[in-house]
Amino acid sequence: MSDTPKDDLLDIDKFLCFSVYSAGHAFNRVYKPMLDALGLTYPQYLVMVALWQDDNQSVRSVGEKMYLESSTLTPLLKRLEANGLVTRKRDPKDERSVRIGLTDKGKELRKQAEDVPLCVFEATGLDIETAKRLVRDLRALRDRLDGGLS
Amino acid sequence: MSDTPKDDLLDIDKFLCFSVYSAGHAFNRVYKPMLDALGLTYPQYLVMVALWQDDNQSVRSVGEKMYLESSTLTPLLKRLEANGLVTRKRDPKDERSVRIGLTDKGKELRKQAEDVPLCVFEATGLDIETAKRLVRDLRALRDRLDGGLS
DNA sequence: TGTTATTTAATCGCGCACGATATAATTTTG
DNA sequence: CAAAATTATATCGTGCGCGATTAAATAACA
Repeated sequence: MSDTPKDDLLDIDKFLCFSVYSAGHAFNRVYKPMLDALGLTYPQYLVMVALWQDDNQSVRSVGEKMYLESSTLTPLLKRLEANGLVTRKRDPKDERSVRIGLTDKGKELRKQAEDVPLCVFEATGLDIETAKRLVRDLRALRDRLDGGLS
Repeated sequence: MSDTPKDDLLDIDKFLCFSVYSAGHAFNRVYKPMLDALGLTYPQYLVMVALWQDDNQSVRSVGEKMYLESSTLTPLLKRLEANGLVTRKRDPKDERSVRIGLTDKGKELRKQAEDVPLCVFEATGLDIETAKRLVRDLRALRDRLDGGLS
């Protein structure tokens, strides 16, 4: 009944990368209706979560937390700014940095978004322990893939 | 030392969705240099794997396996066609369908790509059992998130 | 000091990824 | 058989996501 390793190398649905890839898309689909109501995309929501956690971060800091490049973040943050959720200001102490601050509207949104995580967690159908184990395993996996040298 | 559930709702790095999201990007980064040598992108590689597994599928069938829409696949498949890896032909039995066939070059590429999965697996640093468990958990998660009604 | 190197964002081009819509072929219904 | 509904693919617009490049500010150093 069980497959040989040889088979696993042929079956796309047994690729670890593919299960991560398709689970990521599935999360996107679950979040979408909830985030549409907040006027956010999925990556924008994740950036807002990072900002709710730590306001007034530099673009660099957001990028390190999200594992995203400035070429991704700059336009995304400009859209958040255009929607009145954040401000972008050069840091007077280091004019190279741009600090991202939450506006009142951006802070307000946090309250409106507070039940999103629980809704999504329920959609996963996982118990807390399994979810925590998955998070731990995936973080370890990511760090390994990213070189894990740091 | 351990966090309360309250904290987990604030810490971006404890979001299951984020660990999936960032692990997906990390896979992309690991695959990129190997796939560059083959002239493929990461999604293109996954589609090729699906085609190596089953040649001459319809776009619809590829889409179901990959969880992708035609709006994503049509341009991707046209790029594979432009690179001489696949052919796109209307199915004579049902002119609505387009069948994707591997060219000789597309079949050749399979040999050149055959050591990619093992390289990536080694980069994950996982043992086989953990990897299999992760794949199982993530597939179950994806199916749950996608509604799991089917 | 001034010159070089590094750091930080921004810009550009390309390729996903999806929703909304369009079009054409097939199936279903009346 | 013809009209209506369904199915399969394609097109368009928006928003990531990244590599390569650029520009400006700061740091390092001869």
